[in-house]
Amino acid sequence: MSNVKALPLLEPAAAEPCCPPLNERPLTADEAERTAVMFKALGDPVRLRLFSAVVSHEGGEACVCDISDVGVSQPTVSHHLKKLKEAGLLSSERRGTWVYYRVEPAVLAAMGQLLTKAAMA
Amino acid sequence: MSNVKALPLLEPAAAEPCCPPLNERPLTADEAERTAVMFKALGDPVRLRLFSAVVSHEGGEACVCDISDVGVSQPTVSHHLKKLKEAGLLSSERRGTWVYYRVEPAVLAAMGQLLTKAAMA
DNA sequence: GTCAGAGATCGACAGACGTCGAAACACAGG
DNA sequence: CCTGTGTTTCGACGTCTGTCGATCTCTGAC
Repeated sequence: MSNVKALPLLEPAAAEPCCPPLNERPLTADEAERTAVMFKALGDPVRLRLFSAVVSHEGGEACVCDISDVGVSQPTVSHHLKKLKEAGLLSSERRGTWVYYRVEPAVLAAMGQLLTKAAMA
Repeated sequence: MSNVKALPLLEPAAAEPCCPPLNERPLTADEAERTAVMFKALGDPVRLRLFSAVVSHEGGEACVCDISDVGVSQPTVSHHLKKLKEAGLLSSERRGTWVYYRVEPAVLAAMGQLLTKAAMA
């Protein structure tokens, strides 16, 4: 019945803009710590390819089986997807046999504006 | 001049179009390799603070002496600034005794649009 | 129940990374 | 010249990270 564990993996409010634009003021240590996690998640070529594969896929979501052709082993793919999920960039959902990963547009937009606004200095 | 945008500064994006928006298609291994370098540069809290300090500083540039209060030793600051420079995010110039680091707005804008456009999927 | 396939987790390993102190380098001033 | 200050480079150290094969869990089909 209640086989659902209350795992605090992803807060729905995690989509909030973590930090002010980079040009507004120097980030505090705490802000930098949080923001760096997201950038670091995209700072690996394999993760970037996986992320791009999900984002560019139909409907902004993709089955693992559709995107695991990035030149590394299956456990490594799973490991990287987990990292992207922990960074709040992706969410996952099991539908039958397959697991689908979906992009979090709000987080993506927040990261983008962090940079875009700073470029308008 | 019937341009609706008041800031045509960022429009010539031909500066460093490393890669297509993340949602256009899955990145190739080579594209991902290049792009990951930039994201990885921002994937460290200390570098993020240094970068934010430069970007938010007067005129988008700052002397090392103005931004080296981030809780690590001075050689470490220099090391991180070098990394940001190698990633193409900052450029440096020596003026007399001091060395000034300046942001590269085009690269910053390119990274931002990489994410922002992908968020509009 | 049994089986097969899709993913996740585990354990281990090499290489990359952040950090520091010491030393070298560059420049201004005396 | 020499001295002091700002910045970079060097060497070394411990930690983090990406990678793999083996194994485990979950689901659907028989």
